Amino acid sequence: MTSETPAAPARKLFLLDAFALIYRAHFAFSKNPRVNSKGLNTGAILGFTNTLVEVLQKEKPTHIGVAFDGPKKTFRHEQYAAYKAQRQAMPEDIGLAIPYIKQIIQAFHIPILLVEGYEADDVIGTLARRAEQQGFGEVYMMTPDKDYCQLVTDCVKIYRPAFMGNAAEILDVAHVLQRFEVERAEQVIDILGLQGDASDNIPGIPGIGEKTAKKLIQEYGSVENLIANVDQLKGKQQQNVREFAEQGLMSKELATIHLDVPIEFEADKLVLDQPDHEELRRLFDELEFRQLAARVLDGGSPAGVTGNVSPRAKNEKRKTNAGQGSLFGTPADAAVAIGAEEGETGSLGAPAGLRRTLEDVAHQYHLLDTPALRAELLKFLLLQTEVSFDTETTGLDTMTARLVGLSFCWLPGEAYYVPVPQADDAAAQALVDEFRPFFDAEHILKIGQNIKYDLTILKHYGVEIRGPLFDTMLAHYLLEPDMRHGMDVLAETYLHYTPVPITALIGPRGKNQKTMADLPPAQVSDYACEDADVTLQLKYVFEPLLKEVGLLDLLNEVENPLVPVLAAIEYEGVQIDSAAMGEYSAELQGYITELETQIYQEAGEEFNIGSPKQLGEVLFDKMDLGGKKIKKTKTGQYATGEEILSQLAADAPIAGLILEYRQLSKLRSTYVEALPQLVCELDGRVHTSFNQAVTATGRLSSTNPNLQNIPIRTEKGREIRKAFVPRDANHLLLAADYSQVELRIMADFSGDQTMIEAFRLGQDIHTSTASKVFRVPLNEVDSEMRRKAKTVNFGIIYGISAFGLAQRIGISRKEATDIIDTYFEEFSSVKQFMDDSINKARELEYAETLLGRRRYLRDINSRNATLRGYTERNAINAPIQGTAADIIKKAMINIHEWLRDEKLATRMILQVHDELVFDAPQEEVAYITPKIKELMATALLLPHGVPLEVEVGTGKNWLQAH
DNA sequence: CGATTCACG
DNA sequence: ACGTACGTGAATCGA
Repeated sequence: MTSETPAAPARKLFLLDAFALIYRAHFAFSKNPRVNSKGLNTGAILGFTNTLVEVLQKEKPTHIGVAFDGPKKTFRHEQYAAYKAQRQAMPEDIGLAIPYIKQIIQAFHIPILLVEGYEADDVIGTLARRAEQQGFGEVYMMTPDKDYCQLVTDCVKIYRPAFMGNAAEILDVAHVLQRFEVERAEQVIDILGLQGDASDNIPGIPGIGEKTAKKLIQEYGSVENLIANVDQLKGKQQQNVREFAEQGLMSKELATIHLDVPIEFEADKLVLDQPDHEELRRLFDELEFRQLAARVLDGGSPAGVTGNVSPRAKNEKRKTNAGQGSLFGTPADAAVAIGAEEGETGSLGAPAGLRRTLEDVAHQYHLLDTPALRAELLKFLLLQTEVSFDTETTGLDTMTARLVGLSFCWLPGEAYYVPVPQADDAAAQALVDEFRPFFDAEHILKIGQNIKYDLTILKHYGVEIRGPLFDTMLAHYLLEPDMRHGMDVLAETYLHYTPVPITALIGPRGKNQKTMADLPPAQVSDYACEDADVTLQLKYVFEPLLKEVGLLDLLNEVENPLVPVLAAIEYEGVQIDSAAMGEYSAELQGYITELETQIYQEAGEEFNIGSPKQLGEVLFDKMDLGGKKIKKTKTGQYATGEEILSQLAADAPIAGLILEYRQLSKLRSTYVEALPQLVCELDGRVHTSFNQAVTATGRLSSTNPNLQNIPIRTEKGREIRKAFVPRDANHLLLAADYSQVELRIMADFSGDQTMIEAFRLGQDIHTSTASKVFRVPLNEVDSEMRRKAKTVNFGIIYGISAFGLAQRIGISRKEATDIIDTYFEEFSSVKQFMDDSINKARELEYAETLLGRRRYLRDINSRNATLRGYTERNAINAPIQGTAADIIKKAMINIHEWLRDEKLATRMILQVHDELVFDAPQEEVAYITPKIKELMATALLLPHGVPLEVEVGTGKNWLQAH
């Protein structure tokens, strides 16, 4: 009975401004466009639909309608030709999105409102006013557009949908009056009329901006009254208002939302209905909105948010929660604070320049500093299947850093920090031991950003993490290999969130640098929790992206499993014979001093030989060497590189001396002097860092020190390898090299039968190439021919040019051209392969390896010939170099696991692109040698079956092992 | 901090 | 007509 009286059910009407919401959603995704597998940009559709779903779920309206701008020009255009004139044409992506959006709205059984000749705001304004008159107590105009402020009344309010970290916002009369500093909402029109609106091309009055408009309207109440009292104004302002009075009035008129649109308000038609589930599912399938479908249609919570918690875990959590009302297990829907899962509130809207931070995002970060709380946390951790964690330490050097605390996160927006109770290593050890069940748990996926660091820290406390890993840094490396992968920029780009910079805690680099240990745990907690939280959310963003482009397997089967292998290699370190280095340093210094004297003598003066500038002046100005062959660098200095000096050396002895001086100085400063300084005090070994996310091709790189460029090509350089030794007299170094991997890969990819045959027969490939290129029988190939052929072979892999080849083997360009032509005649499939590689890259704008690793080549279609040429060479080289990297990475994983499973004492200690070095007990050498060979040769099988060969050597030092 | 040079694959 | 082989990292000089 009561339900039939109009006042009883609380009627709640939502009117959505479609275009305003669509535009906002579209531009929110413009930085990381979302594209489905058919190439449709779905950002606007997803954003809009998310907003719609959110309002349905959270606000539960009883009535709803979506307004679009009507067709044909509006009265505003007739009134003012420039209206919205400079606004750009609708982006094509939005045009394509609109039919889908309309279908989705229809599938929700929500009426679409549009009136010819009127814009959506007029329609919404008119309907809102009439709804109010018909007794609706709550009417919400859903829009991000501030023009609507003029319409706000006690019943009619603006609903600004949730916007990144900012929750949905309701603007009522009080808000509007405060924001525009006016007495009545209608005066918003006067403000807008005076200050104009650049985006709608409403001119306003020149010289009047936001501040002045507010002041003038406070004083005069309206544009009309201001004009009537223009005498009271002063100077330039008076002149402007006088001169542009008409423009001001017109602007006010343009800004006015018209409430007389010819449209009936029929409440019945706006009643919220059940959606057409089948139709929605069809649309979501086509658009590939998997998570949205799960959330809307399957009644599930967002998969990414709670999907990682097993049902049992959830029940457990709830029970415990109810029982003690504790910290753990906030209901998932309250935890969507900064989630960016498929257009979660977080990623919905983030116009450039608007960024969320810790301060304006809802989150629950907890500091757990009692044994009881830690025990409770551990209990919950063990119920999860995916947890992100982070270690806080006293520094970045893994060998010396000490643990300060651990943070964990398994629900977005909710994280826990456990500090080491006292600043001593025993306390840290005890804490790690307490959480050992978590690190040992095979069933938990451990997520981290640069997780190798955390693994290494934990190794120092005796923990070998088990179970699968997911590194967000590596995930992004696969998505965008040539970008940076730091957590802060990833959070900015993918979550529209700005993490607290570490410098805010420990200050800028330099002396007096604090560490995490110097700060109260409460302060570290937020930072640490944020890291774990952001990392978890990045994982949720990256995983579907990787899946879309087919890179998830590469991540899960190569990059992530390689992490513990690299951690082990780095942790193990390499034994360096510092004494031998010391002796050699002195020896080199002797040569260097001698060379210096001779050089000064030749030059007739003393100067800094290490300064290319001074050297150039001495050689080319004072000594007048070089003749016309003088080259300059791009900065206008004389070029004094190896190539130049070698040419000079024929008739100027000083050039040869300088080359030798340079070589020896390099050896001494970069290796002989530097390496012993990097020996770790704790174990007397050198620990390099292998970077897994720097190269564009998929190779590793090595820093601090770089152990991938230890000399070998010259006699004096090679000597340095004698100082790389096994751990003790009972061990040997074992070096295993792939022989000509890259050439084999190219032979296989091209399917060139001539070259494949040579490899199958186990021929020396350079001799074989020489025989073809110089058209002589194999046994007549001399060493000079072989040398040239070797250069050609390398050149091919790099994307050869006649000029480059001529330069390198010291022949004329004509001769080089002939050699290349003959090469392509003999190996015609190789030529085909090179052309195909370029064409494929032109099409895709990326090149890919055997395992699908991508290198984007966005300049491949450039009109700049130089740039294009460079990119074309990359199109040839990247798949080859990258596949070689894929292969050795797989081999490393397999060997590491085999050594571990066999409980062998042999340790992998280095990787140098096509070589692995092991420190092996002498008695294991015979057993491991064939197995290592086999595991390397079969790590990946090439499509055409070209075999991989591995050469193994052992010795008392790295030089002997070759 | 960029440019130059040179060590490696 | 133009510039010229792929991928790295470290030391050094000098603005």
